[in-house]
Amino acid sequence: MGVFWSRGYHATALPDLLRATKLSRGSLYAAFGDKHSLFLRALDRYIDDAVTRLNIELDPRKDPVDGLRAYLAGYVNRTSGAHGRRGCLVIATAMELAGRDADVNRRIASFFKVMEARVADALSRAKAAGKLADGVDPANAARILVCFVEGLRVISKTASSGAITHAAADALLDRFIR
Amino acid sequence: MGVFWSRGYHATALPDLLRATKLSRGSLYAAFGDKHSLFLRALDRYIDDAVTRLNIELDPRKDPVDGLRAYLAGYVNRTSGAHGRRGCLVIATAMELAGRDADVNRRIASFFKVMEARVADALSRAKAAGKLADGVDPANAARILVCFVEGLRVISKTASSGAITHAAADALLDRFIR
DNA sequence: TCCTTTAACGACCGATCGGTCCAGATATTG
DNA sequence: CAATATCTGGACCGATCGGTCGTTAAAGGA
Repeated sequence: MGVFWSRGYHATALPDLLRATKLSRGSLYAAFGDKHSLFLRALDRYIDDAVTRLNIELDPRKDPVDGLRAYLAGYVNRTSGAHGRRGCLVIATAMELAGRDADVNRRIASFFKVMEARVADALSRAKAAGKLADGVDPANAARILVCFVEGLRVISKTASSGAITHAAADALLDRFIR
Repeated sequence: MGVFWSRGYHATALPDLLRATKLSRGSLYAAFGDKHSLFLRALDRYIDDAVTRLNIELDPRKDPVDGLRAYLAGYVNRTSGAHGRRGCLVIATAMELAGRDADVNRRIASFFKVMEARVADALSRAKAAGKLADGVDPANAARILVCFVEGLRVISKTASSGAITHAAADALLDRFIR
């Protein structure tokens, strides 16, 4: 997974994968089929990790505002410094392959849908608890937050300071909560 | 430019470029050097187009709030339907190459910086005119808006409805203006 | 211990990659 | 019209791509 994450699909050659898996060509093909299947498997694992984290941060049994804070803070940390420059496998794959690969498109569309749904759910619970500012619609706000964090990952591929980003994330959430 | 835009750098092979430029291999290399140089030229043109548009929409002589509205609306339109699925050359390049190509990194970092500066400037002018909501910091809000629009381009690579996106963009700006 | 079965390995395959270069067409000039 | 300069096209190059397959080593059973 790490190799695809760091280099992207097309830029990852078989030798890279062999080095990473410590397998020989034959063994790798026996175990995973072809490069595309192996990539799909890596993508699935990356997405699983992400939704697991999402489910923890935005757990319905926890306070939704705290959850959203943790969600944003997690993204800010993950996009700072070297981690940030590594980028995000989902976004890189979306831009590189989603337009021409139905398997990939399906996975990524579903991931974004899940994330938006989780965030919207947390916002709805916050609204029910009277913690949202007046006139905030959970569905709209969810899309805004998801776009914001994904945009974060993009612009932090090329440096940019982490401090102001953290402030921006705080400022954004503060616009929504009471 | 269009070929790189649609397919990305690695996925674009020489034959694709020959078809697009209606040049032969020899002529193309005589005119542009190598594939990398040609790509840089295409990227520069794409970025020039974008900052030109930015300078029009956020022209200091025009009303800053109207400008920001136009800026957001432009991105929403450009990310809807088929246009959206084509994606954004800057983002795709950032994810694919920025980490390993200094020339590319420089260009993209500078583009994001320019965009954020233009947006921040418009927000500052809006603030000076008393049109910003209380407690809104132009620098933070600018980063939020830039991340939002770039995130938009990412998630709209995999469909997603344009209507709710438009509503989200409106809702976001409404959180900042008075 | 010897035979059978399974799994790992890397040499090898055709295709295609980005890049070079020379032959021939075209335009220009005397 | 002829000679020269310019440019175009595509055959060709080594390298590397993703993928296959025969060989060899290892493991299990009688």
